[in-house]
Amino acid sequence: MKNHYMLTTPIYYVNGLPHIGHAYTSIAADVMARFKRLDGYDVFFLTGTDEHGQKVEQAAQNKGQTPELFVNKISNQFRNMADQLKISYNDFIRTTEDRHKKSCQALWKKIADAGYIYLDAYKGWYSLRDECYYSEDELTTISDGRKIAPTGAEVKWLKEPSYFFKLSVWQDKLLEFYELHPDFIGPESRKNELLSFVRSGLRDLSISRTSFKWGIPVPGDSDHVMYVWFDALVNYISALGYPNIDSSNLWRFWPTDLHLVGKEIARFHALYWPAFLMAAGLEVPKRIYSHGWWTVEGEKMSKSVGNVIDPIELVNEFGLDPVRFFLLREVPFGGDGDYSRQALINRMNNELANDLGNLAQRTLTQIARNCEGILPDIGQRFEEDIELIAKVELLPIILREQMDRQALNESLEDIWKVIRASNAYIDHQAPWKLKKTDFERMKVVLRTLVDVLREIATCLQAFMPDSMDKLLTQLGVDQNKRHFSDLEDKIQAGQKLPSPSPIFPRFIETD
RNA sequence: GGCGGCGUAGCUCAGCGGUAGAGCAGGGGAAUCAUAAUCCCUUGGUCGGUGGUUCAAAUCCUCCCGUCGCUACCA
Repeated sequence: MKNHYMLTTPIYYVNGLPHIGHAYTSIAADVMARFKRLDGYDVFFLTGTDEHGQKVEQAAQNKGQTPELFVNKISNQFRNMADQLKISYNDFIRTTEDRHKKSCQALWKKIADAGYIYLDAYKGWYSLRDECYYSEDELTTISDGRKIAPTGAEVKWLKEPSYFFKLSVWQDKLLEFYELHPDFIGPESRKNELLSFVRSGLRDLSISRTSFKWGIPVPGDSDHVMYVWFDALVNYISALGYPNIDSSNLWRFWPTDLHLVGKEIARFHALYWPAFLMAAGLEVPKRIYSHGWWTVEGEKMSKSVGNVIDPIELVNEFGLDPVRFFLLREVPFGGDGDYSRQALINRMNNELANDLGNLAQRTLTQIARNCEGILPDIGQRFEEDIELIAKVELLPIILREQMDRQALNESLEDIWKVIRASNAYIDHQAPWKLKKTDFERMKVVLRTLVDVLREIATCLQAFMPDSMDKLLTQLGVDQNKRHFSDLEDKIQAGQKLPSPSPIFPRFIETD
C-alpha cells in the first residue's frame, strides 16, 4: 500500500493568457509531484482553470463571444501550456464542468444546512461603469461631494441582496487551528500577515451575486450565482468526486498535502477555504505554500509596459529543461525573483552545460575511448572515491526534507555542491593520466563518476525530466530502475554504453 | 497610521551570540579527458546608522534612516 500525496496548483483565471507566473507555479508543483512519485508515493496532482465571474463574462462580451466559447478557448491555452511544459498533472479541472457544479452546490447546501449561510444585503460603494464595489478608503471625494473610484468612475451607495457566510464565528477556531498546525502556511512571513489579519477581526463574507449570471446558481435561489471564490476553491474537492466521500475512491487523497499558490491568493486559501471546510465538517488541507512573483529585467511585469514573458516562447528559444531549471534555481522559493535574459543564459551555460553537462561528457567519452564503451566494475575504491559517493548518497535524504518545506532552490544548490565536488574529483584523480600509469585505477575512478552521475541524475529527474532521461540512458540505467528505491541496485557492469552526446548545449547569442 | 519582513563583498544571497561565508563577476596559475569546458590560488566587506546588554553582537534590545509586503471580496 503506497503512501498518498496530493498537491494542487491554483486553477488559473481565464480572463487573460498564460504568462511566466502561471508557468512558474505549475513547474514548481510539477517538480514536487515528480519528486514524490520518484520517492514511491501515489500522487494526485491537480491543476485546471477557473472560468466563472463577472470579469470573464465581460471579457467574452468585449470579444463578441459567448462565455462558453470564450472560456473553452482560453482554458485550452492553459492546458496546452501545461502540456508543453510537461506538467504531469493527474487531472485538469474546469469550473464549468458538471462535476464541479454539482460539487459546489452540494458543499453550499452542506454549509447552509449547518447554519453558516444566511441571506442579507451587500452594501457598499458601487461603480456602474467598473461594475464592482470599492472600499471607502479607495475613494476620493470631489468638490461637489460625489465620490470617485481610482478608475475615475463615479460610485454610488448600493445595496444588493447577497448570501453571506458566517466567517466571523470562525475567527477563534482558525486561530486555534493555526496554533495547532504551525506549518500550515509557509513561508513564515506570509503566516505573520495572515495571523495579524485574522486577529484584527473577521467580518462575514458575501458569497453570492445577483448582478451577473455567469456563475453557478445558488441551490434553491436561482436569482443568485455563487461568488467566484466560493466556486473556485471548491475545485480542489470536486476533482476528488465530492460529495462522494468514499475513501476507497479518489477521496482517499483528502485532505490535500499541499496547495501551492501565488502570494496574492494566500489569504483565500489559508483563511476562507479552511473556514468553508470546517463549516462543512470536512478536513482542512495540511499545508498552504505561497511563492513570490517575477519581475522582468528589474521591472514589474505588465501588459501596458509590454514586458510580459510568454513561457512558450522562452521554451522555444532555450529549451524546456533550462527554463524549468532557471525558474527554480535563480530565486529562493517563496521570495520574489527577477527574470533576465542574461541570468538565464548564465545559469544555462555555467551550471547546466559547463558544470553538469561537461562532467557527464568528459566521464563518458573516456569510458567510450579507453574502455571500448564497456562500463567498468566498481572495483576497489579508495578513500576519496568513498567520500564522494557518501556525499552524493546523502542527496535523496536531504532533498526529501527540503521538498516537504518547498525549498526547491536549496535542493538545487545542494545538488550543485556535489557536482562541483565531482569536477574537483575528476581533476584531482586525472583519469587521463591514470590511463598511462594505472589502468585499473582509472577504471575505478570513471566508474565512481558514473555512479555519482547516476545518483545526481536520478534526483534531478524531477526538475529536468527530458535531459535526465537522456543522461540516465547514457549511463546505462534501465528505464525501470530510476526511482530512489532503485539506487541500491548498482548499474550492471560489463554492459556496452551508448555513445555519449552532450545533454545541455551551450547557448550562444547570435546577434 | 497599524502590523510585519528586509538592509552582509561589484551582483544575488547564506550565516542569526564565540576569530566575516558561497556562487557569479574581476585577477593570477595549473591542466589538456571534455560542450575552450575544468581545477587551484587570489582581490574585495568598519555585516544601513546610533545607543545599549554581554567576557564576547551581522547575530539580542532601543531609537533613527532606507526599502518592501499585508491592512477583506483585485486569481
